[in-house]
Amino acid sequence: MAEELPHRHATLDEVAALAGVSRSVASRVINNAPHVSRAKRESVEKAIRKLGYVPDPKARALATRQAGAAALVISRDDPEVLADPFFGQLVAGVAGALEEADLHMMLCVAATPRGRERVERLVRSRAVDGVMLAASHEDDPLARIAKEGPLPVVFGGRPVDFEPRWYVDIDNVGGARDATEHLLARGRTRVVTIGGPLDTEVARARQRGYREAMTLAGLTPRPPEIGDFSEAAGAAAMARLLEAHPDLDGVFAANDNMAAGALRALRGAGRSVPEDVAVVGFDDLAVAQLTEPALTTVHQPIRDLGREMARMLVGIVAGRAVGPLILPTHLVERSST
Amino acid sequence: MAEELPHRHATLDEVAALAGVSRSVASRVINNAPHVSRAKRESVEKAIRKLGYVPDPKARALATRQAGAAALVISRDDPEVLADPFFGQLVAGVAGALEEADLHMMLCVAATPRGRERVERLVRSRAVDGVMLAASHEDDPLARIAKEGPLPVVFGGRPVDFEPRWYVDIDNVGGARDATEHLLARGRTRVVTIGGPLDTEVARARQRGYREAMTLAGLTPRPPEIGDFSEAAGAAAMARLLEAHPDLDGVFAANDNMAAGALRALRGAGRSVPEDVAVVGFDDLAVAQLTEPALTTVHQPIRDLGREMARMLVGIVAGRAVGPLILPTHLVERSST
DNA sequence: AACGGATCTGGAAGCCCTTCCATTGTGGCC
DNA sequence: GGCCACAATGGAAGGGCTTCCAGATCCGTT
Repeated sequence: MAEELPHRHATLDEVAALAGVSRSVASRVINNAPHVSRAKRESVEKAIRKLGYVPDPKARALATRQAGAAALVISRDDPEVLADPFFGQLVAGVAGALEEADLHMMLCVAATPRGRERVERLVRSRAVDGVMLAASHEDDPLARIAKEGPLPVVFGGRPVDFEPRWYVDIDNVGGARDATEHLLARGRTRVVTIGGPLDTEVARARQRGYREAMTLAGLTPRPPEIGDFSEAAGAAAMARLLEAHPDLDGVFAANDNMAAGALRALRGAGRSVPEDVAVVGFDDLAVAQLTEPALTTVHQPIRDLGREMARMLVGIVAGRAVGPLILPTHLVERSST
Repeated sequence: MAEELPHRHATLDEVAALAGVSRSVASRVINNAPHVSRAKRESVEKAIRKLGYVPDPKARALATRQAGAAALVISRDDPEVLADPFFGQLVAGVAGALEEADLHMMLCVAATPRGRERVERLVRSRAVDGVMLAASHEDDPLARIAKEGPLPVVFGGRPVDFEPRWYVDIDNVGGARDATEHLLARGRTRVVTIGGPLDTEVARARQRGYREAMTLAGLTPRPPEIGDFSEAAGAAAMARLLEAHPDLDGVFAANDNMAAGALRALRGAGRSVPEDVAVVGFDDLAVAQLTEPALTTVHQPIRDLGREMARMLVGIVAGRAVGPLILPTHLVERSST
């Protein structure tokens, strides 16, 4: 049977008193430190159990100068950002890895100026041992905390305007190359692309991958139509592409949402997928399985991304030398190609 | 131009020294407390700016016995739970409301025994001022912290086995009634339902709503086919229903995923939606807009749920008297009815 | 039996704040 | 001009923990 949850919080002093030792010894027992005789160790452990003692992390943090927590900062202007399943998976990965290291997770949504200000205060107040920064966009004021602050900051995905010391990224170039090559391998030769906003590194990298694959195959990459990663933008971009290149037979969309929009636009234009036009997306979110036909797409290990970000941060805090990490993607073939 | 982020963290003592006042006065300035002359107040404020001082929340928490943070605990065996967009929105709502109150959010995923143990430690260690408990299932060991612990706990959704002192819930009964009545208003009379696992209060409540509506209309509620809220389970349940009630003309599914499965099963069985069979779901997640045809469903204000949970917790911590809250739903008509 | 060494032990200082309280200073009022 | 009330001030005592250090204990050696 579990202990009662005592209403009053026991302190280390009480434990020490009950065990008949000094506070120092009790502290050592708790921290598994040496220089404690077997007898006293057991006596302290007994007292701990009896009192249901749990050390106060605030006091401990104060004394050790270690917060015992890490912040995951979602930096994006849109407060809805968390509804994106991407972040759910990211958070799940981070949570798992932080649990391994027994760190707590402070989740910060820096969507408003007020939110950003709070994050900055959090960081500067040393309430956390490190920061994971996700969805950081161009000119993100929070990127400052990585450049100037003393705290380790791990980026999820590379920012567009500088190369941080620590980051974990998805191999966007490689994934986009694979996607494009897959279309080419299917015999498509007039392959176009729908790109994301070029102020994001993700969009740029996927663009680059498309161009590389085309060039390598001796084909001329066509200029992308740009969308904002939404389904509607994908449909609109597809419509423009159909206009510009009526003979197209393959489309690489920079994400699944836009690919879904493209499928809709193609259907509207009377082109059948994959017979007339093959389509590949990127992300492998749930939507990819719900489109008609189901979407061939590049799977990115989002959970792993979160996990590795957290592990990297833990490594840095522990003083281990770690460097950037790029995670591989793989193509998931469904019915759209 | 913003201040430099100083590498060494200034302390209140340093601020006081620079301002030429005692620590007490400096502290009062920071906390906007009275009994500080205008001159000293300004002098302290200047020193704060100059040093880039940010109070250490750990020390403050220790002195005030207020953690300045609240925990959002997602209690579910499945570590994938966060990938569910439901939780993304919930978290977003919580984050927004906690920001208003200037509390930090500790996000805890209690998926493993280890995770649960950590949550319990967190709570007992007084590292947070209160807890929001979401997705708590039957016999959730964490529910103990609400019953025995001294900390305020706000439930998101009612647990099945007891009535907590504080909770915020969605009006599941009302929503399900509306959904069913909508089907009846559309002239359907042989309306069946796909229910969720009966060890969840959500599933029970939606079941109840269906029965109420049927009974009120003078019809006999039919026993539900049960699924585990997944798309596949929805399809399977739909198949069983078609077998048992070949003449059915309306389906209320207890969530959108199962409704999507039902649509698939109906299509497979050659029934057209909404002509032969009308279908209503529950949740209004993204999937509802992606199905073919788009799903009529009961919208639940998940973000509001999170927001109200956080506000309730803030209220309790502030000593305000607050009670349970039930949030209204509304029907979103699309093409499946 | 005396000694060097390693192993325990507890006192005390410190981490950075808040807050109580006694003290000083100020203005108003009779 | 003296007295009272009240605002302003800083000293000091916490809050709960870690950790340094000096002193006490114990062991095996010679």
